Amino acid sequence: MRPTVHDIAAAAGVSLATVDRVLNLRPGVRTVTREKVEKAIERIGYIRDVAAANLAKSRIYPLVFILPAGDNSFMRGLEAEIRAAIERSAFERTQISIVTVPAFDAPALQAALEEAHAIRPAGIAVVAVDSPEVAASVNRLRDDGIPVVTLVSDLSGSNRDHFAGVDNTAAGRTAGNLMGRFLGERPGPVAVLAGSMLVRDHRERLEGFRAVLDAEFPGRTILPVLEGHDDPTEAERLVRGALETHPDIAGIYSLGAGNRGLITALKTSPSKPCVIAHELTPHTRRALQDSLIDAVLNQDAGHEVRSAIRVLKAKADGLAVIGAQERIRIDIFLKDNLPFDEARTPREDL
Amino acid sequence: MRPTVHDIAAAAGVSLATVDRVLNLRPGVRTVTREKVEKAIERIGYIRDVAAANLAKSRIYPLVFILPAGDNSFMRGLEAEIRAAIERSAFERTQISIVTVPAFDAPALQAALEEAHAIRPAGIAVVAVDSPEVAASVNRLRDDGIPVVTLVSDLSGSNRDHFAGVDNTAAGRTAGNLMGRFLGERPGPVAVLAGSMLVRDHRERLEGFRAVLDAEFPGRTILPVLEGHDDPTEAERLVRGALETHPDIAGIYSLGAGNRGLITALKTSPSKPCVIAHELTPHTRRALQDSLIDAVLNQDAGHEVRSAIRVLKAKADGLAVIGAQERIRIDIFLKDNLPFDEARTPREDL
DNA sequence: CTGTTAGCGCATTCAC
DNA sequence: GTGAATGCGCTAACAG
Repeated sequence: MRPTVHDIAAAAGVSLATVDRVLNLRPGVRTVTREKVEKAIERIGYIRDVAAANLAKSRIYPLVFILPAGDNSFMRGLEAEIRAAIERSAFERTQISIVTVPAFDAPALQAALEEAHAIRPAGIAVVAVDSPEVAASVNRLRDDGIPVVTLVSDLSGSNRDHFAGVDNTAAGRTAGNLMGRFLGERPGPVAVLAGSMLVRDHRERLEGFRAVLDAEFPGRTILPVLEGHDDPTEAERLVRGALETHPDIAGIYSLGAGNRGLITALKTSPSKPCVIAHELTPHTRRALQDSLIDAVLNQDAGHEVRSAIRVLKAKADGLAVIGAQERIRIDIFLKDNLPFDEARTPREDL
Repeated sequence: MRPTVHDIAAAAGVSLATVDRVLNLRPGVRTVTREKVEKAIERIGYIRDVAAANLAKSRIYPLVFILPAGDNSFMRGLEAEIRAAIERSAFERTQISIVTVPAFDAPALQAALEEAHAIRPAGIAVVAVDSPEVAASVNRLRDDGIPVVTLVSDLSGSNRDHFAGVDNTAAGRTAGNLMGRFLGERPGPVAVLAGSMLVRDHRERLEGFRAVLDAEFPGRTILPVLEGHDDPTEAERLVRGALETHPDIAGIYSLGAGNRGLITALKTSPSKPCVIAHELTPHTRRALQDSLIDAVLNQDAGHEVRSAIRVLKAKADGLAVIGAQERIRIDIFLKDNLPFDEARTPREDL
């Protein structure tokens, strides 16, 4: 049988209450007593039963998720995953609220963070806009003992506890490597469609992509970046324009959202460039199956949400997490390894 | 506040014990009473607190993992992940034992299953050899109420509760697609190195690979399969022989283990074929970095082990699992998206 | 500063 | 058939 608080109390010759005070770092214990208890804990190899502790505390974890509003398939998918987590909240002792703010809007995000701060939740997960003011708000939260996890896009110069997202530089490099190899000897430049250079994930992807193409596929030129603000209409216009101006475009790397517009433009294009895009949505999935897109790099939104929750709960309790379990992978999808569409097929496991 | 057993008892006008009998499907309750209680449960929307239940029961989950013995990097990595899970067993209320059996040996595996059966654990995870006798043993376990999860390689004709592994046909297709594209116009046949056609995962990978190459890259011939029994020495001999017999080999797909031998053979090869292999081990990682291997398809052993444990616990309790969380991905690694080597770098999160 | 006691939500004896 | 009482391991009043 695992040792319990009673065993510690007996071994140290004190009462349960004193043991509890030591375990939970509460004041009101003489240093000698404290040391006596700590020795006993060490000696008998006590491991706290977190479940029992949570039961006794009737602990629930109020969490706030802040993410961009708007018509962005990936972000709406992320929101759906958060709602799925809300469904499970009874089992996971969480109480999750969702806040949406205008995309790429640092002041709005900051306001949302301050508002969330006032609620004093057990933790906050936020899709960051990379700005100093946002970082300042996050640091204030941390100073106040509220754990913060950045989600999808990270925040420079902040003390956020954890980043639940992919290594976007590596993602860009991977896209570059695939693009270079898929194109082979095919001549022509490569176009890049981005959302905004205001978010760190987009900047990092571009950087990685550039680095690999320059180093390993010299002679392949990259056209000036098209900034489509994750808007399908704008993306379509930009891509259409690029394909007209440069009819010899060999490849397109779409590193942001707005892929619906990209796909529309591709459908009427006389040439068939090699296309690599990010995030598996209903649109990119379809385009992959139709061979309009050659590869999709994805981050698993469900994994990111579950990971953010696990990490926030652990940080709130000062517990460790399983490092490997919280690493978000860069999923590479070709049309041959698409996962089943869970929205359209019944689950087998429930 | 969430309703508890007390609330049910009050609402139904019975005692706690009766509520418990109904909840846990125990006999000794009149049908009328039972229905009265069930109505109350329904009405007040009761959700059982599993943590509290486990506390009251002092429940632990004895689990058995059965995997192949021998000098196979992937399997030893899998074993290391199981040992990591054993480290966490105090927190997860598990008690895990590891059993190793000779590889590709159905009778030995069957004996191990029978032995595990005698222990009557809460669940069994097994790397299956695909044979009817093994399936029979598994079915007997199931009939006896012991949940079984197949790990890495699945078992045909059995009632295993769940398969914790990748879709190997899709993995083979993915390898075929990548191989076809990476080779582009480069002439020459493709060699395939397998372990054994006795395990289902290898058969399925080959099938998928063949299907895509035949359908989408006609004109690319596949040489007769080399069967290396996951043994480095044998693999090296076979690959060396193939490269001598067919100096124009353009690509090699290694769909099993024994990659150490493959890599040794590649190092002294005058030609530089495009190589796609399975499983990220220290050897394949290094070869990827050295550009001896072009892509590695991987299954995350840590994820598989954690998933198997979650599923076995859930099945033992008759609970649901989060489908998406238990889907094991086909990870595609190029040298640009290699994860940090956790064995050699300090963890940031603990 | 330290100890006693009740209770978190549930399961399980043992009476009735 | 049914109910009252006790305890799982821990926390949190409230006394002393």
